[in-house]
Amino acid sequence: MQEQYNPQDIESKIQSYWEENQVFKVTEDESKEKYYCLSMFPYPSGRLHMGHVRNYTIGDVVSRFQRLQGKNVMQPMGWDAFGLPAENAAIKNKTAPAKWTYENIDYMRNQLKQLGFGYDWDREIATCHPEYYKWEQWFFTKLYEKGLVYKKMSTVNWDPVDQTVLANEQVIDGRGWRSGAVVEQKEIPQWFIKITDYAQELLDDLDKLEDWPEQVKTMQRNWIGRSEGLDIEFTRTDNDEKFSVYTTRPDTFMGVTYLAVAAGHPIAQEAAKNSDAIAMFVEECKNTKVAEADMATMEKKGIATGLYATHPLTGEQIPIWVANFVLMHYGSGAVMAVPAHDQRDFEFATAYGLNIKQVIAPQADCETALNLDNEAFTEKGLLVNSGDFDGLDFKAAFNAIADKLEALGIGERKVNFRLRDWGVSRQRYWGSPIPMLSDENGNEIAASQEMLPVRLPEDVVMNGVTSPIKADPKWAQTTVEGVPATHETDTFDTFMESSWYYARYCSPRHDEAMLDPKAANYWLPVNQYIGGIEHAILHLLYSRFFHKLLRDFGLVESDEPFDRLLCQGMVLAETFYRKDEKGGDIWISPSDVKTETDEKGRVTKAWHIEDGEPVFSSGMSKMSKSKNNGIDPQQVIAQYGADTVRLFMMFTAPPEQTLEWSDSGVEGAHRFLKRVWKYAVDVKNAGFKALDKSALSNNQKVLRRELHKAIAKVTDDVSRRQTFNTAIAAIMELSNKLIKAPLNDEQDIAIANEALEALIIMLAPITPHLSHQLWQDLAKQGDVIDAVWPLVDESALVEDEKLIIVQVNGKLRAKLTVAADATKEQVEALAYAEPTVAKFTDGVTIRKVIYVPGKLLNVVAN
RNA sequence: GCGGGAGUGGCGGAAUUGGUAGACGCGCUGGAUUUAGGUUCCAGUAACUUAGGUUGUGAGAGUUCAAGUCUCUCCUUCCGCACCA
Repeated sequence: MQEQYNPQDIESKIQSYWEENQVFKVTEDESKEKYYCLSMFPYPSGRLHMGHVRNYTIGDVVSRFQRLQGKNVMQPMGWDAFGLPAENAAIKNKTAPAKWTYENIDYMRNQLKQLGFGYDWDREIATCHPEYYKWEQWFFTKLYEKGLVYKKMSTVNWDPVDQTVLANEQVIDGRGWRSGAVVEQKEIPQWFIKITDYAQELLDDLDKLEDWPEQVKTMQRNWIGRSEGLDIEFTRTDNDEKFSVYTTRPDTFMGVTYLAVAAGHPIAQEAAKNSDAIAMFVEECKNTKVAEADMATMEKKGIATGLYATHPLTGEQIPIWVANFVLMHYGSGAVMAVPAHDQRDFEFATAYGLNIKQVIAPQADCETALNLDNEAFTEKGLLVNSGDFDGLDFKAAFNAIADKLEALGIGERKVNFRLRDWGVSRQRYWGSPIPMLSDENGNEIAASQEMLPVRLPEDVVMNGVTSPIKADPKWAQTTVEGVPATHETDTFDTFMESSWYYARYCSPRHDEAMLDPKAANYWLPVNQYIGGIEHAILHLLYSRFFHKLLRDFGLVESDEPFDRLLCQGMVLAETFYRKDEKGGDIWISPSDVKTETDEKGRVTKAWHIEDGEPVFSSGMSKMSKSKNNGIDPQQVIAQYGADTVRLFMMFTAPPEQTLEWSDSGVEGAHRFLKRVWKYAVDVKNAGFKALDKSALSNNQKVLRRELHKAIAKVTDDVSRRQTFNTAIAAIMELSNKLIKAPLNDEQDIAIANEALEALIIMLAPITPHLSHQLWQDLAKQGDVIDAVWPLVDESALVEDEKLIIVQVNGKLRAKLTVAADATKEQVEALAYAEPTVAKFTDGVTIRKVIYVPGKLLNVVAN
């Protein structure tokens, strides 16, 4: 056994051992409880970053822990290989996206192995492989046959110079990132999947997901955005044409003072033809951003169409306006405006001098007219100025007005969802081709199974403007049953691939179907899914949707894909900067900065290592290229070993919170492992002695109680609470005590042996290399990876004495050690005998005494 | 704008069911070992203090014998918002 802990000597050797013995290969085994642990697969960007390391360390710790519980654990890994960065890199490096992607995969796979993650590499998948996307294409054609896929016009960012569609990311300050041209909004035909058909079920089933963070479920609920309201039909005064508006506040119906339509609404389009001013406004709206955050904060603008509609109940003439805050894709693209009771309508009405009519009064005061000078009254209340409906509350008014309008045939109760159908078309190259064609007459044809996969050519040249499959006219040309046809040249949104990869891992090489049902139903649902919070809505919602689709096609049996979800926090690091001559920031890597601190540890000075010139701190922020504060995992592994990195990551913060990188924190983690190693050497040198529970001294009993309390805490922290940081703290606390304990007599040594074994196993999920090596050096049976998790010896936990906290008026005055079976009276008597207590209780009246058995005594006196 | 988190020593964080605030780690201070640096080990480390205590978990109020924890108001800050993945 090595005297010193030296990770460089052991880690790669142990990794080879795992690989040679196929330690992580799993198959379906009905005799064992299965456990499927999945970490979100990475985009192969080139190198692992600390965010990956954190994500995958958590997954590996969970997997190894579950295996120590005796379960059949599957932990797969793969690559979310399609996407825009590959195209950008290809242009920059004059290579093909495929080549760049495959090289990155090879490099990053090797990095993952160096971190000791226990993946079943036989299950590896890359979404850019035709064997993978073939099944996604197949599934899409099945959805098409079932009527769940359709084509419609939809808006994209259009670069008029490069003649190309841009991702939001490629639009910088309203201009194309490459050409600098002002970006326009353009309507082009695109494919959609009807996720809205599943909106209600996606909403309802959130309640089944007990082990998902509440935060994620709330975000999904809001995203789906179910609302109950009323579709109301208005009739234009000029030509008797009808159009409808949707409202969730029919109770305010009598307060409508104008109607507002989106720029894309037929009425706006029509009005634009007759007026240059309206046409200009509609054009302007076309070029404003459609992101929700921008919509909400931009100035409310509009223009009157000069058209009117009749209010169905009052008969009033209501003006129709075009407004930039009305969304074409929500509801019917038109709203009824009630400026007295909606803040947005209010701001608009104030800006354009439109009427504001109060129809709701607060319950507490229905007499006094509201002050509506500065803001709308948006709360629900009682109706006023509403004729027959006066005095009704929200619910009664909703129903009365809905009934009335339904009876008139101009209203319909309607449930609306904010959720929109999923647009899956992307006008980019590096993605799965959409398996659709059209014949010479423009008729849609879904690719037949024989035509699949519709392959994406991999050996291409990127010019940065047009997708190679769009640039090459020959690529799209084909025949279907002897008739000429053209392939769709758009590719799928990459969320398509990531929406079902978790299921494909169950049978990754199956070539007869999308999934092998036997394997899929053995492994699914995923027991534990781990990934970043940034996926809280889209990826996780699309995956849930796909799972329900797979279920309805009979491919899986469960309703939901992921039983338990953990969203890990970001990894932050210190940032430093300097100003250049123009006043711009130059970000300086924290590894190039030295700091000096005062006697409290506060940073007083920071300077650049090379030139000694001062730099300024900008606090902690997410590791990123732009802030130049990324720490390369590779370098830290080389210096300290993978186990230290893993331990640091798991110890420094709870998994859901942000984690602040700290070099000295890493050293602390390393120091701890060195101490554990030394302790193992000492115990081994002391030899082995059998434990005799009846022969333990008081101190030995206490130490053994600490051991079993720690086992109980670590088990609970890792499995139920998933607070790995406190589990490690408990392990550290225990080892501090063990290291200080004597190794004099037989029972000292026996307890040390028992404790060391437990310590090694409890550390095994976190620091698998160290645990593997120590297990071997101590000549234990088998490999530590298949050891049995230590059991709590309940008899060791029994305490003869309890510590009682004594308070007077809620303030701590004494701590008493009493017999475990002491009565309230005995504890009280002992407490009054304490001088520190007596000082506050003598000579005053004791009003009340609260006793929490075995814990606390609070004397209330004055 | 809307929605959701989070605010505790010099720092990361702990306190699981309302019951000892600050576990564990970093940093810092002092000491030992060492030719020195580093390493390792030991002790100390919330603030104030008349050394009895007092105060203290973003601010303010409330409930309670008891509040970091529950309720209300406010402040700060981070994240998400449909073509980045």
